[in-house]
Amino acid sequence: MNIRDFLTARLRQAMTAAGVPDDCPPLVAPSGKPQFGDYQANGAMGAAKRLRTNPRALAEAIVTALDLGDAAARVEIAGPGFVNIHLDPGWLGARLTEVIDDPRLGIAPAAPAQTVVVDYSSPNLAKEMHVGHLRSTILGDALARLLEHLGHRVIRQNHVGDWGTQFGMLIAHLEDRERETAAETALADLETFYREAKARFDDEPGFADRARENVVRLQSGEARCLALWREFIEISIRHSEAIYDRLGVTLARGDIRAESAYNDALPEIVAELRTQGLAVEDQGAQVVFLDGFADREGNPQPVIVQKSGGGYLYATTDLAALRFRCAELGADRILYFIDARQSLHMQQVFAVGRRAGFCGASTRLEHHAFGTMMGEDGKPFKTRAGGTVKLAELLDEAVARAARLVAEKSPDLSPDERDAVARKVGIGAVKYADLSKTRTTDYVFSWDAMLSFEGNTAPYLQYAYTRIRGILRKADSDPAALRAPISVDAPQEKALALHLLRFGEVLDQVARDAYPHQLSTYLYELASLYMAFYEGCPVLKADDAALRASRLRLCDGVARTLATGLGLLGIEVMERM
RNA sequence: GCGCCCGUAGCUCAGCUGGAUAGAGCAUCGGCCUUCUAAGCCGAGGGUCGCAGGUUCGAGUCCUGCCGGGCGUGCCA
Repeated sequence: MNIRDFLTARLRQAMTAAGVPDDCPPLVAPSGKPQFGDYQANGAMGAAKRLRTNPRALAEAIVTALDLGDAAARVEIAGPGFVNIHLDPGWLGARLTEVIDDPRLGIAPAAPAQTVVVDYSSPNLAKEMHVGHLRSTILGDALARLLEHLGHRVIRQNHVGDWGTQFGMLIAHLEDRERETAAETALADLETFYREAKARFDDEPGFADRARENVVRLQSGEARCLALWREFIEISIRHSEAIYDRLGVTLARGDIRAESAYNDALPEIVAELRTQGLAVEDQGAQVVFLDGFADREGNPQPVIVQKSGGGYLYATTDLAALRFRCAELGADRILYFIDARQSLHMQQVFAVGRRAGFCGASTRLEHHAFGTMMGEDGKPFKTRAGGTVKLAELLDEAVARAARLVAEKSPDLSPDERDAVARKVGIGAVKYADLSKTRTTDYVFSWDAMLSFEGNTAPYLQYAYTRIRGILRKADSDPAALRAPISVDAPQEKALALHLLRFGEVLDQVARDAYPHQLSTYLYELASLYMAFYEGCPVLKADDAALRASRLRLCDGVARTLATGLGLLGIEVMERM
């Protein structure tokens, strides 16, 4: 149990004893400033208002009834009724010792464990992955790792776009190009290939017709067309797998459940919606009307599940996917990491899915939207030809810049080690730039922001880790084997202890709200506190053996928390840099 | 028109669900490497939290109305 929960429980008891109703929360929070104690409880003031009594007097009554055992050195009342709790250093050290002795750092497996489907990355296979795919991929991967770490059963779903009218065009172009060269060669640069195909589609007589015919052939399962399509898809998937591999994203081949996988289910979905009376024909299309949605003219806003020509839309595919995830995968919770522009679409899919019974009331459906990508000028990032930055190019640049820095700062490392460090630093910086920002804000793409290596960046956290590892290497004693009690007498030690003991609380928060930046903020603060400790508290040169052992264990705890936390964000650490 | 997101230091962003004197990084200026890695540390300057009301002991945070930006709003995904 974390400190906050412990204090909340005890405060709650004391408040009950003081006659405060159960629905008045104790409001326990870490107090930012030492003069206000380590934790503060702000519930007395709200409760006093409810009871129409004097807040300071009520705070007095609560504190009198409060039993914190040996946890608190002293409890003070300040201002209009703040209860400031100064924790006992010995108690704090003992709690920290328990956490550091635990291989899982005090993180108990979730009970009950849930089955959680995480939908993320989901690139369009018609094109190469660009920087716009970064957020979904990285955010989703962090949540998948985190939920798994907390003991949930996580099912990753990469809902790749491999179906639709544009593939008719691509297949026609591939068919022609294959007469000249192997598919691998023709598709070495997917972006160029797409542009060529699009140009022919727009300009070349007859080509657009061939493209449209291909779509029909594909949907009817014609062998030749299907073979070309499979060839294209396979090569495109290998492109994205190469990106995942470089990024250290945990998505595997088996996590792909493409749009085409739901193709056969689409007629059933529409039929089922019609049977239930949810889908009706309107202007030749099959649509579902929902309350609370209005179009431009203020008319009821329908969800179109089948076009007037008979074709299906992505709402239909998403409904099929929703049904599959609930019925077949047994999801208790489904997290979608998709651009905020699709918020309305997701709401509609969720609403139709609920009403149709594709998904039971006990399953939580969560669209974790993120901001749209903007250019450095603050205007929407242009997607015109040549306007996008390929993800592969960004990663190349990140690693190249990191390599130059490593060569300059750490010439003593072996070439192999330098390469490894450059890779971890470069990739880590790119991922951290994304994960350290609030998910919902618009995303400004900037080379400088992405490739910064100082301040609140991944390299700062990685550097803190290597500094600790350097000490632990020289200590020539395994900190885990030391059974020394941890003392938190120095202010830097105490600050570190308080922060380390909040780790589990932060993980729970991120698991609930899907805001990984809360974890990166926590880790940055931890690293900062460690840097201050490092400057002010000698470890190997500590005054006596007990203090040395205590600080070594503290170092070990910080190192493991940093490595675990960064690992959950998908960022690697290293022994030296 | 309606809906969603956003507006905090010159720039990029935090702000723990309403708490005490709004915090970091970058940039600028000034210090700190014969002592565990200077990708670091310490310090300084820099703010009408878009504007105006309201709710209350207390508002960057909640409510209303404006201003400004982004996105979405029936047959692409």
